[in-house]
Amino acid sequence: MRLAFLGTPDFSVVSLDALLAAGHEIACVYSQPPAPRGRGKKLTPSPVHAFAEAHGLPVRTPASMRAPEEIAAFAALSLDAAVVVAFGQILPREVLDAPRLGSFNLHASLLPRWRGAAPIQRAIMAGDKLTGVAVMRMTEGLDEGPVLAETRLRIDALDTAATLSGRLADAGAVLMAATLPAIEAGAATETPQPAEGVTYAKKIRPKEARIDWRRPAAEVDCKIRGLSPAPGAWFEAAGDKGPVRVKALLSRAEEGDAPPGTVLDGDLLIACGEGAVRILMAQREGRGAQSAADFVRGFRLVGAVA
RNA sequence: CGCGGGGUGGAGCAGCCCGGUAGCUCGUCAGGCUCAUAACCUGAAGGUCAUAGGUUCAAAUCCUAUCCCCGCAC
Repeated sequence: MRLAFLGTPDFSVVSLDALLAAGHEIACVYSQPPAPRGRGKKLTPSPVHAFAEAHGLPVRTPASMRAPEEIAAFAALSLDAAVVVAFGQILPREVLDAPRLGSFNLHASLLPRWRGAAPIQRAIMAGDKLTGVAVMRMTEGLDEGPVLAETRLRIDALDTAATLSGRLADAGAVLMAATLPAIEAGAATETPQPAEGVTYAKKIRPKEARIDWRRPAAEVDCKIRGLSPAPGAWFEAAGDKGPVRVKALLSRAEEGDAPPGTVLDGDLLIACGEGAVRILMAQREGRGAQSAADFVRGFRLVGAVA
């Protein structure tokens, strides 16, 4: 099929790669414009942008798909369909309807649960045991379109946003690649999303990444894993030269009964409002991520943390 | 030139301010103890202290440049 691919982060790259492998013609790749990112505020192209260039695909990075000239350029591609995977922009109706068969989105949740920006993180943070990916026909509302196909995946007790995202990206790419032929053949069934069970996955803000040890262990554990590795749930510990910011990247809820923040043993077991959380992977400022064993070898956690 | 932290035997760190022949925890190897052990004891191997210059009688430590890693901000 002749397609346009719209996506931005690493999650999207997997799908684009699968579409290429499936032999589709990618008329144009759209991604968010390069922005000053990271240390040194260097202008950095998005993962999809970089991948597309590396594969010699035409790339467009408009600041807004609402611009009349962009809509016109998009329409001029005479596409069979548009595939949207975590693009990061709301698309106007003129764009959605431009391709012959319409526009289709890969979303990382079991709709209508977790519509919106951060479905993977929110699902873990909420303690969900089941999630998935869905291909839906795009409509003007936020992730409200009818679902054509879905793959369910279990969320493991030790899953983080990174590990789960990886599996969802793989499953999603397979699902999208498998669904497109059905769409082209007119054999795909579009099921409207149920009105019940709608939740929204609000974008993750760095401000919410600090750990509140007064919360129950299960909740703290889910937050740690849902925010790992970025932005990373963190807390403060006393260091030689003042408080040190420590990120918890992987954890497990355990038993424990002590004032919140109390360090219960030499292996990163911290008391919560209810129960305790054992940190299995941690990272302090200026250092890389390390296992609890390595972390403890070079940094002593005693007394209590905040 | 956004702010800041770090690169030291296989791993994780200390030492750097106040230059003077490298230390800790762990791992590895050998031996011992033990019914036994990821426990304990003894011993050993293993490091051009990121790289390149400079200062000095002497540099992991001071100065300059470069490379790489990371936190914040964005």
